[in-house]
Amino acid sequence: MTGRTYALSDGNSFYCSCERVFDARLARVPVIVLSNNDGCAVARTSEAKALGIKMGDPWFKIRDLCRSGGVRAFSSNYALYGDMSARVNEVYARFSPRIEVYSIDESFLDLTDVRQADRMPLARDMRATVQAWTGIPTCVGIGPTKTLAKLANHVAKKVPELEGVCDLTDPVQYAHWMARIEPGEIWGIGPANARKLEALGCESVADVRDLDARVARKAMTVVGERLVQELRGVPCLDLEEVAPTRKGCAVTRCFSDRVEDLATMEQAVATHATRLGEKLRAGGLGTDHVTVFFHTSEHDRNRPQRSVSTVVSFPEASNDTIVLVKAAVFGVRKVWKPGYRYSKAGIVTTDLVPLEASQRAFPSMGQLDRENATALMAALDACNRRYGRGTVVPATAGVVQKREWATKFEMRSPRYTTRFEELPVVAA
DNA sequence: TCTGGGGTCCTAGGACCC
DNA sequence: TCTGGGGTCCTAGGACCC
Repeated sequence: MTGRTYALSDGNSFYCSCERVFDARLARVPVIVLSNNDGCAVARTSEAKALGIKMGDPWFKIRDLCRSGGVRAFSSNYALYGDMSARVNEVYARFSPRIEVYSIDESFLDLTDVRQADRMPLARDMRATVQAWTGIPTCVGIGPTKTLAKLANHVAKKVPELEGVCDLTDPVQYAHWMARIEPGEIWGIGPANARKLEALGCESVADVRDLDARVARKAMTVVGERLVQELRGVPCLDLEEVAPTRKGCAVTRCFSDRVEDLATMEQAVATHATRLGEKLRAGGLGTDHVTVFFHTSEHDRNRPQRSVSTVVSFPEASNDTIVLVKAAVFGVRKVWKPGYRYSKAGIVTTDLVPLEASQRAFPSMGQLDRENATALMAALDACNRRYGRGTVVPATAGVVQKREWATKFEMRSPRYTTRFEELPVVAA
């Protein structure tokens, strides 16, 4: 196996940085971005972290602290972050022909063909270019495996003197940092495995690397064995330039207010089914069964609890919103029981198949009108792309009722880059 | 008392990721 | 009053088969 080199580049406090790009007043003040329903903090700038705000802190618990600390809090603006992510990746593409977009703010780059001496300059140039062209600050980690590139990225973020870049293909850097990072920071080591490694006497990443492969396997299955190899510089994980076809798809949401009546529950799940249809069609995928679920909240102490789910099957695979909405309503009615304060509902699919190649049902066995449905859905998607999501929906998804249950985004910034009516205005 | 040997498939649950 | 959403992979164990 010839040596490989990977880089992992990620945006610093990515969602917060996106907000800062469009509002210069946010430059040096603490900023956080909240999850759906303004539930909890999911992104924090270094200033916000310094105030003691933790990942996942519920908004109602930190609201006072944010007021007194001058923290600017934003609802999630996924349209903005997704668009900014695409722009950042376009810049990355100028620095490597092989890229894996790993998440909304992280990408792996193949730097195998870049000479050792040129890697750090390339990484610095890339950082500067992304900053200049998109306004997003990044950090870059380089290593002979993806796991080591991730680790290098972690070092680049934590050690200010490195100025956002770290190269673990450099033997001196490798020896230095492997002995100084705790096992819990390794990509793939969560709280449970961190405890197991501690029990095995591992105090640093170097200790994990030097674990006997069989011991690692016994403690953490094949995942652990692979991880030890990756830490030694033996690649077990390849770059995934083409995202593998997804296997499942879900649309689930907490309600902003508790739901206690059937009509509202039907409307909510039908709305989720509508969104599910869009996601499936975007990937050319279909399914012949969906799971509908809803449940109460554990936070509602002293209230009766209930959690139900039911599977609804079709004669053949589909991604037709009409079919999905009917299934959603059917499922809700089937397991509905009044007298509870429901907090969350959703529709989930597994076993997705490429619709084009999927098995048809016999005409006499309830075959769906796929041809007409495809044309109708294409028109629906085109309308909603052009005029905004939810412009055209099936009547069953309910447009008449007030959507009091709908997710709240009360502090959302404008969708600066994806909606004409929300373009930033510059006074000169 | 004793109570095969293998195989596959499916599901639930745990663990991890961002 | 108020606690996110959406994925993947792996294993154990049960059902079932010959």
